[in-house]
Amino acid sequence: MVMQTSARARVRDELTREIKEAARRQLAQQGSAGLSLRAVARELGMVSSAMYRYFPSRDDLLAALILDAHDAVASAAVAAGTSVRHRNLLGRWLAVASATRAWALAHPQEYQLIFSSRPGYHAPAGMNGPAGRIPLLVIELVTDAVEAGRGPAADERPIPRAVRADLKSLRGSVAPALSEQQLAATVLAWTELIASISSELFGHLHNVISDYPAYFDYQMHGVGQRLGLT
Amino acid sequence: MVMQTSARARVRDELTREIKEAARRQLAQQGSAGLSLRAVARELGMVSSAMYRYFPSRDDLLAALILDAHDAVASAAVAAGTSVRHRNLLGRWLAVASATRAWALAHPQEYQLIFSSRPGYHAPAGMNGPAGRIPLLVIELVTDAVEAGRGPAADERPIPRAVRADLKSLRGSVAPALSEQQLAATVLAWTELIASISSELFGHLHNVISDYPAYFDYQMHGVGQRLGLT
DNA sequence: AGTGGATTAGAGCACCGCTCTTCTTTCTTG
DNA sequence: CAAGAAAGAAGAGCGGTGCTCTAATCCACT
Repeated sequence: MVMQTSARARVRDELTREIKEAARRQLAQQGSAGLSLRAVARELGMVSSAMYRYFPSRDDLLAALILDAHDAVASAAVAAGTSVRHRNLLGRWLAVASATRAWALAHPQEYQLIFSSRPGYHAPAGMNGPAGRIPLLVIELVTDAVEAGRGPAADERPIPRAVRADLKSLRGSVAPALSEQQLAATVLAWTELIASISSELFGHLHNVISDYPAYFDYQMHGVGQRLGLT
Repeated sequence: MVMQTSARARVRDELTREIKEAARRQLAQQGSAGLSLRAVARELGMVSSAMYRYFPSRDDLLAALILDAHDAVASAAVAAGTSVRHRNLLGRWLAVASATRAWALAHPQEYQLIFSSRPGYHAPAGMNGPAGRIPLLVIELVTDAVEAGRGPAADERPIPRAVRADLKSLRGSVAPALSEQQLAATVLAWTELIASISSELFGHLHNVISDYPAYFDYQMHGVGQRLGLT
């Protein structure tokens, strides 16, 4: 009971890792519909029924991959953000945005799983947890901007009461230094980041935009400017 | 050869319609992964191999459903837009946006198929064709605004050359009355509409926003304002 | 009336997720 | 240290899938 790292446990963890790795490979090649427990088992030289000792069902495997993907994209974004001089707010934002886009282009199937999975309960949403790391990063960025005397341009448009209540509660838990207006702008920026990547990846702008990197950069500059990061 | 509506052809069309209808029902209930030719055949009292006279593969059936879905959501948006007094630009925009959202909430699986389908070649993208009807509608709206002396606020930010070239080509084919800046704002508005709906449907704002209708209305008002439709 | 093309039936192939039962390995405990 | 318990691996099997092939049937036109 005390020995957490028994030989058994270690080889189990290793095998779990290998299964996920092989599954991720299949996912990348054939899409989520083509991910097959049997094929993964075959690739690993084991029999399909043995898989169920590690993941109780195919959906659980997929859920684990989704969790890992959330973590991977967030880590990429965080790393990019910290690689830029802390005072360079716009640079940090652009780095985070570009890293997120680059990860999405490198892992399109996982991106799709993360950002367009239907009701499937296995959604680790909310600001806490892996899915919230990037939005939290953006909030941090805007907070830095506000503390440096910049921040989102004041929006004279009043926020509806219901929305204001939601933002207030969010502010209390995660962004005490921001006003509701500023928080609204921040949430919108996060949405615009995902939207820009998704519209490229899912072809919404096919035959409209051909130079996607330029378009993305243009849009993200605009978002950063509206956030007052300049 | 001359008789286009032979009895054979009529019953064939009717059956094709019934197949799509049953498939759409299954799609709505079980998601695109759960759509099964055999189940559709069972529901229609035919044998599975007979399906292949109507759709050469499951993917082709899905592609047909996608096409129909594009048409359905666009028709809903157009209908909503024309139900508002023509001069009421903001009202028309809000009607189009709300109708699109309402359709998405009523047909989440089809929405997901349309707006987050991965590379699957069966993407009828581009401004012409069913996928372009809503963006075209928005362009029309902004054109009306410009002709009424309103339109998107001037953006002093210069557009990168590559993006400008893309927009110029788009303008030539579809929006001769708009400047590149105005067209860029229009494309962005279209992206924001889809993003708002997607973020709700896919749970990106779970535990952040609780009153989605209010939030959507707030955001779309903002977009309409930036488009100069007020 | 009969012939030819479109349609349907049915069997079959390879694959899938998942379960159950049997066998083997490893860990724990007396 | 040995024996029992727990965990894992193997294999067969169930019902389901997409898709193909062959044989039977229907229907329209000459």
